[in-house]
Amino acid sequence: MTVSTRLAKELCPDGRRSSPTKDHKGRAVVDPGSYIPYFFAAINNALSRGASRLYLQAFDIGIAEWRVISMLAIEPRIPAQRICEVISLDKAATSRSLSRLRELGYLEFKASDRDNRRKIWWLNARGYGLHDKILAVALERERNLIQGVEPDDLEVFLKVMRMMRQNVDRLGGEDV
Amino acid sequence: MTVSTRLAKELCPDGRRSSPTKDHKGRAVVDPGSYIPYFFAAINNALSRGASRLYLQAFDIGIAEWRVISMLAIEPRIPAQRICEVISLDKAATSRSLSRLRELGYLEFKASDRDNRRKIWWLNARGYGLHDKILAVALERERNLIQGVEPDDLEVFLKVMRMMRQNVDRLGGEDV
DNA sequence: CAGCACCAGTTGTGATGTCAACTCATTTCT
DNA sequence: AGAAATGAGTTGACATCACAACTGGTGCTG
Repeated sequence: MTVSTRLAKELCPDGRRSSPTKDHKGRAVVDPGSYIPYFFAAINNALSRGASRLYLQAFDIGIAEWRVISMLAIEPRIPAQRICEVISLDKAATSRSLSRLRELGYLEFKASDRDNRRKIWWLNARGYGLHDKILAVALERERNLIQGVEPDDLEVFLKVMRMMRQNVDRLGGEDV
Repeated sequence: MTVSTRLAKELCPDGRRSSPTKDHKGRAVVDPGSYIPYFFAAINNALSRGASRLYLQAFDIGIAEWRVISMLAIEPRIPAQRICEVISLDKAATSRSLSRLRELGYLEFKASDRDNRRKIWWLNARGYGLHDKILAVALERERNLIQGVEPDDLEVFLKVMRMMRQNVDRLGGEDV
């Protein structure tokens, strides 16, 4: 049993789930076994820590670069803005990743016809080669992550994740 | 409709869910509307971005400090190690957070009886005051996050999150 | 009891993610 | 057309997060 689930049972022996719970003196405290932001932090940090180490070591690129590559494989010939939009990557990070990937010889670009500020980017053959190698590793890592999860539960999980993403997108940075 | 769900429908018009999908030429690519690590990154980054800004501005402490405070409210009189264990905070971050919170006058500590390397920490009255103020904001933020999610779906979601956390803990940094 | 492995916590360094200020191009308004 | 507002992308600065080397204390073992 993990530390967090053990703690959750100590604090919520009746099995009731709610992230605010009570300590032994009746003060409201968070329950780390149910408080959603802590779960996100724990899982996401573990995922990106492992991915970062692996991709840097094996392919000499970081996570942001991988995400840009994966996006350019999905939609070739797009401007930086489109990348930011879809994979929630900051435009500063996108800009630096594109520069670095171009230096490393994985990308081609041309200036947009209609707008000289824009560039249109795509993967060259080397870029697709790298994409395919990393994709195999990334999918294996995803399979490890969902190991032991029922397919039906995973569907529900994804539905909730989509709703949460809508919520954070909607609320923007202001209030969430 | 969000960008990601729109894209997911473009790529998976039959509604089938799987994070590897195919582009128009048959190449395997990730589906950003189903690829779980991207969801984690998008949601977690939005959450911690907002929390960081809010807590720094309103209370002059960072996210790590808040997590340490919340843990000390759950279990008073614990050493740093216990904090790391439960809330998945690096021991370096824990050390710095404890120092900072002590400087700001929210904590008390004493050396452990049995082991001079350890200190035992707890919140003083000021610390509990801060805890209660932040907790109210944090729970409100969590309510915003889960807005629109069915309670049953949320149970399933948490079950899957616990399983995923076990998976990343089990696989450690090596392979995940 | 001396040496050695181990452990708790501290500090330095680098990767990631974000914001804000800036440049330069485009569009809008009058 | 000229001025102002908007937009795309670049760059610098800072907060966060993690690893690893290090310090100093503990405890095991010969």
